[in-house]
Amino acid sequence: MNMAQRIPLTTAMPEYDNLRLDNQLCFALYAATHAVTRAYRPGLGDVSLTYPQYLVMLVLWEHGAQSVRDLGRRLLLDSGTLTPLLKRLEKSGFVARHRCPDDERVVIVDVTDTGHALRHEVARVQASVACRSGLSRSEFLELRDTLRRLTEAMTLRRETLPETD
Amino acid sequence: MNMAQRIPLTTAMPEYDNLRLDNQLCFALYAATHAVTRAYRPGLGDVSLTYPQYLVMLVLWEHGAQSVRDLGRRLLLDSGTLTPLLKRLEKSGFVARHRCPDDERVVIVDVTDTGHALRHEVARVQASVACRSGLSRSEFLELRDTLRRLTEAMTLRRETLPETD
DNA sequence: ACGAATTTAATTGTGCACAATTTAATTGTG
DNA sequence: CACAATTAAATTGTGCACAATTAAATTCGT
Repeated sequence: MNMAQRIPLTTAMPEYDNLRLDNQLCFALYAATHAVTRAYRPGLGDVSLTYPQYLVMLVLWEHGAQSVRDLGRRLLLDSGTLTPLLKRLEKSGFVARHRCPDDERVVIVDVTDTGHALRHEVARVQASVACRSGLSRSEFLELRDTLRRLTEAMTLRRETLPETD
Repeated sequence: MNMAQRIPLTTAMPEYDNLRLDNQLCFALYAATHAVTRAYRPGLGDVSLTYPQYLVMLVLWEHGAQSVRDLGRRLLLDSGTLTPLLKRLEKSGFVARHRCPDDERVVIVDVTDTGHALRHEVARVQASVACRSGLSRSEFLELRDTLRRLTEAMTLRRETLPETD
C-alpha cells in the first residue's frame, strides 16, 4: 500500500530527502520531549506542578536558594519565562521570593517548608515515569551523553564565519 | 569513568540522586530540543516561518494536501494547536484551507504556489543547521532510533492497570 | 427515516518560550 | 560627586501546547 510516493518527479527522487519528517533529528527530539512531558503531566498534576515548574523545583532542591538569573542559567530560561512561573510557584506556596538586601536588583528564590515536603512525592512521580523509558542503564547514559554533545554543538556561537556579505 | 553512580542508597547521601537535574533524561531532551529550535529560529525567521510551522510545511510538502486531523496525527498535535497555526500560515500565504465537499466537517490544508516556492530556501536552512549537529552519520541514526523507541515507550497507554478504585 | 452516538474543527482558558522594551539598582569613569 | 554604562527583573506582545468545551456534519441502530 501507499506506493504512489516514490514516483520520480523529474530525474531522481531524493532531491528533498533531507526534508522528510522521518529524517529530521529535530522532530525525533521534539516528539520524544513531548512524549516525556506528557508522561509526567498526570503525576505532576497530582502534586500541583507543571513540568517546567518541576524542573525549577529540582534545581532549588539541589542547589538551594538562588537568584532568578542563576535559575535561568541552569535551566536555559530568561526572566520573561521565569518571573511569571515563579509567581505561580509562590502562589502555590512552594517557593518564596524576596529582594536581596545587598543588591536590590536581584530576587532570591527559596523553597518553603511546603516545597520541601513535596520532594518525597515528586521522587515517586519521577521514579514511576523514569522506569518506563524502556532504556537500559547503559543506553540511558549513552543517550544522555549524546544529547549533551548535541546541545553543546548547537549552542556554539557561530562567530567562526565572519560575515561573508 | 563515571563511577559515582553506584553508591548504595540505604544510608549514604544520594537519597535524592535521581532528582538531580543532570540525571534527568527529560532535561537533556528538553535542553537539546530547545537548542535545536533556537538554532533554526534565525534561518526560519528569514523565510517567515516559526519552528512548528516549519514542521507543518515539511509534512505538507512530503504528503500533499490533507486534513487537519492527518496533520495532527503525523505531528502529534491537536486542532487546538493546529487551527491557529494554520490560520497564520494561511495569512502568510503558504497554505490554503477549505472544507472538503464530501464531508463538510473536515478541513483540507494544501500548499500554495508561494508555499512550494519556499521549499528550496527551507532546504538551505535545514542543511545549514543540520551540518553543525557535530554527529556522525551513524551517531545520527542511532540517536534517532533511540529517540523513537523512547517516544514509543513513553506513549504506551497504561490500559494495563484497570482502575483500582 | 429518525434520533442518539460519533467525528472533525474551532473555541476558550491556562501556562510556557522568547524577543524587545522598560524600570530600577549598581558600577565605572572623569 | 555626577552621570553614562551595565546589570537584574519585570513587562509587553506573539506564538505554541494542551485540556475542556462547543458546534456542526456524519454515521449508526433500530
